[in-house]
Amino acid sequence: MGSMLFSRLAQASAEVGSTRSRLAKRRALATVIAEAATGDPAEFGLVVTYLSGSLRQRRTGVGSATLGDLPDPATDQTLTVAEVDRAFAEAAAVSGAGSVAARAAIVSDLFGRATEAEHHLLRGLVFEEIRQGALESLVQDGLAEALGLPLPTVQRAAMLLGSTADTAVLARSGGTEALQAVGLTVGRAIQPMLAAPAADAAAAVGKSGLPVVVDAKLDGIRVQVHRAGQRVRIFTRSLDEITDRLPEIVEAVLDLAVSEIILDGEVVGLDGAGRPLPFQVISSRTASRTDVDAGRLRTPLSLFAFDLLHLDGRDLLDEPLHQRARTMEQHLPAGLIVPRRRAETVEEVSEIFLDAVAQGFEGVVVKNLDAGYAAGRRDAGWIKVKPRHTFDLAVTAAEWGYGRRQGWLSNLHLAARDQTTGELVMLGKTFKGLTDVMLTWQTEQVLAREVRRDRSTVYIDPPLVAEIACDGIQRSSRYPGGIALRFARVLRYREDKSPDEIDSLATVLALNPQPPPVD
DNA sequence: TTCCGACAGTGGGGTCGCAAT
DNA sequence: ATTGCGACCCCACTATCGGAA
Repeated sequence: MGSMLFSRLAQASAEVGSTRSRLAKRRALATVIAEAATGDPAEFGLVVTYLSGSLRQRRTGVGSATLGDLPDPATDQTLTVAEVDRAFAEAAAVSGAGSVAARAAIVSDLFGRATEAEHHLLRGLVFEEIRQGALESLVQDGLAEALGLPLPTVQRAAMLLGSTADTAVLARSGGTEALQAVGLTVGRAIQPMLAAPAADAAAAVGKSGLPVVVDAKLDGIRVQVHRAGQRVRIFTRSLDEITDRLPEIVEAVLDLAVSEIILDGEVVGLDGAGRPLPFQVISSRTASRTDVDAGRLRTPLSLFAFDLLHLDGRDLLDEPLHQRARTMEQHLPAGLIVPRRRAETVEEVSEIFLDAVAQGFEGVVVKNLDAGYAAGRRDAGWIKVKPRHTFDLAVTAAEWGYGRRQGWLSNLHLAARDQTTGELVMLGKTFKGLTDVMLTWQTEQVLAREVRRDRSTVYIDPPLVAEIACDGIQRSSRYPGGIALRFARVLRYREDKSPDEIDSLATVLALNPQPPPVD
């Protein structure tokens, strides 16, 4: 059982990236996974992790600065997969004074032993940007093919284990039977179900079908809460554990008259009047690992559950939502459940949406009552609908894109006009909403208006005018106006409008929403 | 000694192109 | 025609280290 050379992975990754055919990608992935399956068992999980575009370590302390000054690539292929993992494990382990230099030495040694192709993959793994056109989902396809397993079995096991690599290791040792035996375990996070977007209530219902429940969409942090006896664990959307940062949620769940439970929900903070706090405040709390007690006093957070996955020995994953919802209502106080209404028609959904927005909620999530919990997939079972705000803004500069946008000016600088001074005030950037045709057009237009440039950016005068959509505004220390657009995207260019006709800073500021009361 | 900038790593996210179905 | 996936990058925030004040 030999070690797998890291160069084999680099070659496989390049092969996967060289074709657009998903079937060919799957084939290439399956081939290398099958090879790895005959090798060192300890390396097998690593191979799958790396093919999925990630390192095993969640934090390594290695980033762009650490990769700034690297030795020339090696010519010999000697590096093994296990050695790469060892290097990043060492880098992750160092801390305290001198750690920057120590990490740099480890990284320098690693890259000094890697060939040019391996450099490419190593960088990709560090930045989680391997750009081979395949990530975890395609790797699951490849894994199923390599080991002759049914794909749905692989997908479900990966969802329940919260890990494709763990699934691979289990599949290798125990085959289909072992994967089928994987169940929900209280205390082990599963991939959360995600919502697909829709433009409005009608579009949402078109995807979800009827009848539905319509949940208020709370603008906080998604959590999965597990309780086994007196032990509670809280996980984020990416399955990071944040239990220690949310003692008040732990207590609330311990107060429930149950012994085992898994809840899915959103954590938000409420002000004195019961209105949700701004996302930035909630985010600050959940990101803080120090001074949790002080933070808790200043900004107490609350759980609003919207799904029940397990209760006292009973898995509810595959039961329809109406069943999960009813069971949840029976065991949770109303104050712990997300604001939710049932709807039978599109008109009702539309009404609830407008209502939610009027109350200041972020929007709604429309959920098919018969759907199971489709974890780890962006399933049509849940559809989110949010209001869209639009402004006509100035495009004052554009940054060169990379990857498939190489050669195009892609990321746009956006500005509104200060109504008192007449100056343009930058409010953020966006690269979203651009078709290839628009990218081509804007690259020509920006270059034709160029007044200066630096390494990444071309600045223009006069500015272009574009209609921009966003979800709202947020406080910003980065931009001179003190605000930044949230989730900005381009709808279209306004060749019919001159830069004098763009929206004012005051107009954008008027968006500032009143948070809704929650009960 | 304290302060502050740079870096790394979290959280939140929308829309496009394309292959496969 | 529809669907799923990956790519494209944004914003704010906290924690940490190392050098400046």
